[in-house]
Amino acid sequence: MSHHTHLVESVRQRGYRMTPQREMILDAIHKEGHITADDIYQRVRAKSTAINLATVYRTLDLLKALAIVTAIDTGEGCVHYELAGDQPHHHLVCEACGKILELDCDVLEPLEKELHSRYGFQVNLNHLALFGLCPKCQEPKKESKRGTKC
Amino acid sequence: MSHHTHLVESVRQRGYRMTPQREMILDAIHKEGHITADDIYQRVRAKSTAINLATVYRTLDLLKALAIVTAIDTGEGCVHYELAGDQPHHHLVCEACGKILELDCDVLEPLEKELHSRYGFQVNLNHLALFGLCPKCQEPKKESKRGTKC
DNA sequence: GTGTTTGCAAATGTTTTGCAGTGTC
DNA sequence: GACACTGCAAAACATTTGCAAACAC
Repeated sequence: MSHHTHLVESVRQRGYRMTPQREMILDAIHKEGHITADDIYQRVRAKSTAINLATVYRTLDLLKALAIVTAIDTGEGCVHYELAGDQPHHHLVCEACGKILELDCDVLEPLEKELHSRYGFQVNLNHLALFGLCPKCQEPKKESKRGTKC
Repeated sequence: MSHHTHLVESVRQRGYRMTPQREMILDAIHKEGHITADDIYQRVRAKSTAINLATVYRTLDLLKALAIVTAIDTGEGCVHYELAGDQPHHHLVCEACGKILELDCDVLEPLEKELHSRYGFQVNLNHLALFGLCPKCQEPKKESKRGTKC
């Protein structure tokens, strides 16, 4: 039994059809945490050939519109997706090793308030990505090369 | 007389050649503040046909490597560039109207320290982009449609 | 004159779209 | 059985690259 039954139901209850593709896509996102469109495609494809990259993108658009998943632009040239149901949190992306750490939203609360009181700006910090160096990569070392972007 | 003479000299002094293209590109960035590659291309093209988009990208790569310009990923699908000579600062990108506000780096200092003490993460906040709603757009209104991406 | 830089055109990688066929409800 | 959804192939974008011609030094 899958652990994302409520997500499947949520899609159906809002009048959209539940297809094997959509279910596999939801499953992949659920299992992976944060994942790119192409990673979803690869993962689903390993189980079934009945999947197409265009379908992945279209499904992600739908799930975004339904607020079931959230898009995270990590600045790598491809977008990561994750379930929006999780409490809002943020990402620390290591520029050297690509590792993604998560941090809790309370860390950013003071900033949120400051931006509003000082600039009147209502910042949307949900699922933010910040860049830098993780503890392991903080010794100076050679440039990280990027082969395939994602 | 151009106001970016020192930038031109900076390129030359480091052993790179100063071409009309490079000068026009520097001029465009200097005048515009933050600008995309294609905007640079359009702007320069208005004055002279002796410019090519590939040249713009190659020049931007060079200027980045020389730390003369900085890339800002605003999450729109295209990268913005600006002079790095300005003191490091950040951007508040309005998700509704696309307007970009600037904010000073001291606003983010407490966060920087917190991320390091709590997670050991050395965050790189230079020229960060944050998203949300500017004061004017904070009344609930219709979705902002995107025609061409940039 | 030499080697850097340019233009052109074609390739790249991610994402989007048109359309005919398929399958969920 | 209707209409939402899929696959396919092609388009759309931003960006990169190979190569021969051009020009800064």
